[in-house]
Amino acid sequence: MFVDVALEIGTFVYRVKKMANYKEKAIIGSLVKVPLQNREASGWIVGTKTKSQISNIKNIKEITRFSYPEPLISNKLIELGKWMSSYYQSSLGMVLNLMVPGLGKTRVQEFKSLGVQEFKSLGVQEFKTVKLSDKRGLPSVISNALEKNEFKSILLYGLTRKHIYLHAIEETLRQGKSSILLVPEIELTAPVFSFLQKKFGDRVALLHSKLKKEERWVEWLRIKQGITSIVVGTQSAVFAPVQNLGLIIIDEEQDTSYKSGKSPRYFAPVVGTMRAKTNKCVYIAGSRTPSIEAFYNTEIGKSTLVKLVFPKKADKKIRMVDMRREIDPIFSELLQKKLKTYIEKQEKIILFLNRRGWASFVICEDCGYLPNCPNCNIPLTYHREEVSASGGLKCHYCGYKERAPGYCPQCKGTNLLRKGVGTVRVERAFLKLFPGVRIFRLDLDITSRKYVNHIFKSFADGKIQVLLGTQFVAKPIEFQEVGLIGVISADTGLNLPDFRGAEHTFSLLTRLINKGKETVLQTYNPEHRALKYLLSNDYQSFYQSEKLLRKKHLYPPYSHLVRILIEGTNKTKVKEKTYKLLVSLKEKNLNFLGPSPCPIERKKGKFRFHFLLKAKNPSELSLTSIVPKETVIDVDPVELV
DNA sequence: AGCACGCCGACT
DNA sequence: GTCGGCGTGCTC
Repeated sequence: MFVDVALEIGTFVYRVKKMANYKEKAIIGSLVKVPLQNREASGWIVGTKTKSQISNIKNIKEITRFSYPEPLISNKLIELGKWMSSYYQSSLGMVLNLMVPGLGKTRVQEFKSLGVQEFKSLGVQEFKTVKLSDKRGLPSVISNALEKNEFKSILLYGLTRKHIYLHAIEETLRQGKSSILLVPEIELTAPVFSFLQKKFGDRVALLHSKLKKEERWVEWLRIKQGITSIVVGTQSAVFAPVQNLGLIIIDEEQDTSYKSGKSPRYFAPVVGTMRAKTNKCVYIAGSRTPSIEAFYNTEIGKSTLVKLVFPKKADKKIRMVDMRREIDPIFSELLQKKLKTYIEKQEKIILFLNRRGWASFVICEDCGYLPNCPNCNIPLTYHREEVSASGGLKCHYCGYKERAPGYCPQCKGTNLLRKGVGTVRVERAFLKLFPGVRIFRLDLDITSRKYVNHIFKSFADGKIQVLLGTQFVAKPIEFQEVGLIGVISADTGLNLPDFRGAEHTFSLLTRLINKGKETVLQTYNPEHRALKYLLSNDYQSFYQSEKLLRKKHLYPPYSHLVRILIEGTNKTKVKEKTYKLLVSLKEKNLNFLGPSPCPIERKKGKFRFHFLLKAKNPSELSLTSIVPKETVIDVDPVELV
């Protein structure tokens, strides 16, 4: 008998002996060891072959052994894997390795096989009988969808989504099917898990990468054997091997942590949608600030919008401060006043600085003018050493360059600012104004995850009154009783060379504002649509304005971007490679931007160049054949640095 | 991922 | 002449 075996480097044919334990066809999805040249490799049986389908029968080697006594991956997941392999331009073997935990790329260890009996001996309880409530909690679109065996994509847009998820999971369970619920952060899995456990007991499983190897494997097997039918997890739980899948929910659908940082660089909401399609089941994405792509899909009928009623929060005050009229570049008069009040009231304060260290940009302190690339509509990045003595401005998408202006082209002023403010400077300035107040600085570079949780706890307990930080403070984690939110600068996110800068800023600040009673928002760009609509709490208008720009410049959702990254220690070699690639991309007649040095031109001692392709359908690109080895191909990139 | 093959520059 | 660095291609 002959089978296709998907390895990391490609899919090959092997011979398999008739085995007592394996019936024909029942071996698909099995993990096997095979000889490959002079070594041993691990792979997945993904199909069977007849003699007539094989041309070089005498060269075919035999499978060494089966690593696990039964198939680990279902046909449906293999089907999904095949789609991912072509969409993300990655080998099927690599894709399938994602689906089973504990498959490092170096060595695949032997797996402990556990049956239902063993689980019982581990103390796993029999199911409790779950008392189900009626369907009244569910919008009819969702309850109708759950009753049919059809694919349906729903965008749940609004703030209070938790009880809808609960009811949808309940309804799915009532029909004897399984659910998967994804949250963006590992920290969020625990509260969601215990919330569901209260209702569904041992039917709930938890799946994320911080579980101990053994725990994760046991949990995975419990799911696979149908012992649990509700899975809560992060990113990779989208592949949870549930039986009879009925519902996939992805909360905070726009969150970038759903994008995998290593190959295959999949985005869980895209994969989740595809999985729901192959399983003919319901997909629900939830968000207060959906990604532009997700909302667009509701407009073109690819998915159905379910809008939740927004609770009226009359006590949420947001004040925007125009920093062009302020004397102090860090603390405006209003923010100083508010800080004083809240410090005296002994209430908690969050100071937020949307800074990410890498990009230098130029902004006019007088009028807020910010140079933009004429081709790509992203802010230009400042480079001291390039173009002219006063430095140059560069676009990191297409490579466009211009001389850095000596004065502002808009207002003729000379106060061109070349960098944002850092957290250290803010901390110092704060302590000068309010000596002795317990402030803690939390930025990306100094923090491990455990440490962050510790700090959050001190903040919750009141040991720290002021939390100053970057992205961290805006995480979708709930803080209790925060009084004042001070946004030192709302601009930096808008000034990044990233076409999604406005979208991310809108989403992040929306979340941040919701954490406190009152917000002071400082900016040099008070007219920017992301801030204007933030103030009016109007996602949909923001969406409409963003959509127009995306259309004009053919960005997603009007195209798919594919990023090709070339890096190496030798600058000239990297340039040579880049040039070669440029030639072959031109030959192929592809629509691309670049080459351009990446916004982070050197990382870990490596020189980096990139291209951006705009494509209708990434699956049709087959880039692996024209791109040299070691090159990173990132389909639907999120980070473009 | 490894390994062979083949091309080119540097050196006994 | 030969040695070796490394770009390219292949693995059933």
